[in-house]
Amino acid sequence: MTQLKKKGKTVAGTKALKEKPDRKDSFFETVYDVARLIPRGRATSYGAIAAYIGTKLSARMVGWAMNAAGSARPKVPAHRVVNRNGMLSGKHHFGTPDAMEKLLKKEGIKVKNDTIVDFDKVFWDPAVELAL
DNA sequence: ACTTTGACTATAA
DNA sequence: GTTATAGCCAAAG
Repeated sequence: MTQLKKKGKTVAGTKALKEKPDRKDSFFETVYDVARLIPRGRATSYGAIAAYIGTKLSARMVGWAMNAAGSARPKVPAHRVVNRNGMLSGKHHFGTPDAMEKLLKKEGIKVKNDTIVDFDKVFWDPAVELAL
């Protein structure tokens, strides 16, 4: 750290390169991180994640982030994230509407009528499980 | 820079 | 039980 590696090269005004525009500084990465922490066979709500990251006043942002999750790497288990009612609100955002439901069932989560059965049992709260 | 939207949630009727 | 409305914050158009 002796010097600034920030385009500190010569040439006055050679800012042509703007490095990579997308970095994990985004609030999305935080959401992805929590989403990946969801254990198999469990599910959580947007509000729970939002509360964990501190934006509990905006569970919507979690959904927004998930929207980009489709492009996130590694893949984010968005299928384990549902709304407060346990309803698969985002199933339509998967490649196919059945993908989310199928994944949940495969993990042992019962899904009926696009809603997780015994959601309170499979509910996984990062603020509690992670007990930060 | 402003407007619209969006995979939510809570409260009210 | 559902439907309507408001609050919320951040990103995309």
